[in-house]
Amino acid sequence: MNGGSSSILRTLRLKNPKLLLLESCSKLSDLKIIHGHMIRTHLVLDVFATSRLIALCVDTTLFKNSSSLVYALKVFSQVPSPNLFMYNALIRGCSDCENPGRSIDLYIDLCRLGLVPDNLTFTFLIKSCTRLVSLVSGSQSHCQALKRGFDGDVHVQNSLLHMYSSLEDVKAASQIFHSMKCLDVVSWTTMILGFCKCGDVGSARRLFDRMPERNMFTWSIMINGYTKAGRFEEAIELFELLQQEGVEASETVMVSVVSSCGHLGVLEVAERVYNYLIRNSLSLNMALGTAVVDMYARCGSIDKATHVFEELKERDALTWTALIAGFAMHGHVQKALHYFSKMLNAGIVPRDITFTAILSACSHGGLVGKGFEIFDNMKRVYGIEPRLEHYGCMVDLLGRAGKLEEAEKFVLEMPVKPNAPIWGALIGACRIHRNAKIAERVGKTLIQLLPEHSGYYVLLSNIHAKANNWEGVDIMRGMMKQKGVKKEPGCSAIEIDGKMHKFKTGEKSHPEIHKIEKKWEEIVMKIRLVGYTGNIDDALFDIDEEEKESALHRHSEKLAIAYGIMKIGAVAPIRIVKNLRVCEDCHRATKLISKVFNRELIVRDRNRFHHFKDGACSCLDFW
DNA sequence: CGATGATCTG
Repeated sequence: MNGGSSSILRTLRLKNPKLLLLESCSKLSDLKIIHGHMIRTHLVLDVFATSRLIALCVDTTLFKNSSSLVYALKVFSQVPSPNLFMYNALIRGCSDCENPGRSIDLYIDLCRLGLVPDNLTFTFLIKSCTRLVSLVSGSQSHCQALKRGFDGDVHVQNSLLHMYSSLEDVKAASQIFHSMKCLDVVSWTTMILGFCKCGDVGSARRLFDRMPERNMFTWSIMINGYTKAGRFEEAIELFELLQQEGVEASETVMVSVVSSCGHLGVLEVAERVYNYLIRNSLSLNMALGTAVVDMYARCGSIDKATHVFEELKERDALTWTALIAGFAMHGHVQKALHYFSKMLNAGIVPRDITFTAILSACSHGGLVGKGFEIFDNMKRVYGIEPRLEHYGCMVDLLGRAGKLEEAEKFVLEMPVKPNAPIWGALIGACRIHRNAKIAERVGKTLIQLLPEHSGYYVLLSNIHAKANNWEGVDIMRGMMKQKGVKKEPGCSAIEIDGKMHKFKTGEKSHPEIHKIEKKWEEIVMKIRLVGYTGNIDDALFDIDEEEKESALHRHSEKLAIAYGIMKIGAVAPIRIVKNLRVCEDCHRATKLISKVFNRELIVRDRNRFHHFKDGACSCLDFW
């Protein structure tokens, strides 16, 4: 009887078109038809046939929602004496569902029935523990595997590697890794992933270089590790190595590469990477398409971002958000609003970051009423509870519009405890509108929150100085000395022939530094003729910005601009990316440079893009 | 009899 069951199934498969579905059904109703047929023909009593049905139900490549798993459990509950294959299938199915704890119950169940688990049981069980984020169940499963003699199985060991490193015990993972007799690609890759997860990209890379063979997963995980760690240049370098080795990149790995280009703001590299995608006919799926839109926007090419967006076949909320955030960054407020309503009309449900994007657009455009309307809808219509970022946007919105008292009130009354960036937004607004009174209050709060940040001591000290409060100045200076505070160093980058040139404030180590300084002197002479004073008297409110101008301490941005004028042909725009906000003096100087040298300069700072042209800036002097 | 472990946008 048992021997004949597969032939029954095979015969039925051929004779009955419904059973053909067994291999190709994708709806729960298909499964039910098959199940019904099996009941009528008593095929359900055939353990082999029912096993196949259950295995089919838990196949996540066919069924994405959990209802088919529930159905599998139902079928299973009616089987008088289930076998190990069924248990394995269900344990695997549960490891992918929202309640992976069920796998453990099933495991206990099968042991109680006297069934003997095999290596596959443990791979699925351990995966469930990983998903459960339970080191206790994980260790227990590990013990069970040991007791049953499967601790030498590569699959089981690899599952354990993944489990321990996912549950933040890389040491345990590493111990297993080093004790393993047989390491395959998955072992190496999983260990690399483990190191990446805990931020030890260096160790990850050492393994990567040592391993005997790599596949696409390995490349993808290593490159993504660099991206996640904010080491974008290394991510791109590794992508270049991948090409040299003749490996064909996957869509997944390209998401990391593309996003690294975006973070660095390197347009030439971005173009090369985009061409690579086209040349290798990689499909712009949702993840990759979104990453490309984001990349072009961050590289200063909002038109390309829009173009790519329009050509995409599928878009989700994050795709729309990437474009809207791009418009916000570039100060294209109306476009941001236009695409926001287009998105809503298309029936796409916005996510929390969508609101961060659209609210920041409103703030760049000074649209207070519109911003508040959207902020209210966010809660009322979409049920999204505002997070600190959203409150930050609102403070920005009020602040930039000059409503400083309201902004301060808003901060004091918000239901969540304001953090440093919120107060920072408020003090930034005080800077724009020269409000020393509120700035003093906020500055004190900020010093308490961020005692190691020197900017606020300087600010308060400057305010005291202006008010002739010399005692206050002394106190601030004393506190600064005592805490030994440092500012985040300013750093600007310029891309020339696809290569990044980085300048730090007061940079001296660049091989052409003398030429660059000379060039800057020449630039200053020319812009002085049209009114540049290099005046730092009103630097009272400089907070995030770099140290004051002096013979040695040049702002990184000015060095980068000088270098750009030396190296980049007269028609091409000069593109600069910097880590801090543009300071007022640099902003003024850059506007004049754009006029005197008749050049376009595109500067991306911490918050947004500044397009300088004909003596004016796209931010309209509010940033 | 059958199947297996590792990735992914802000």
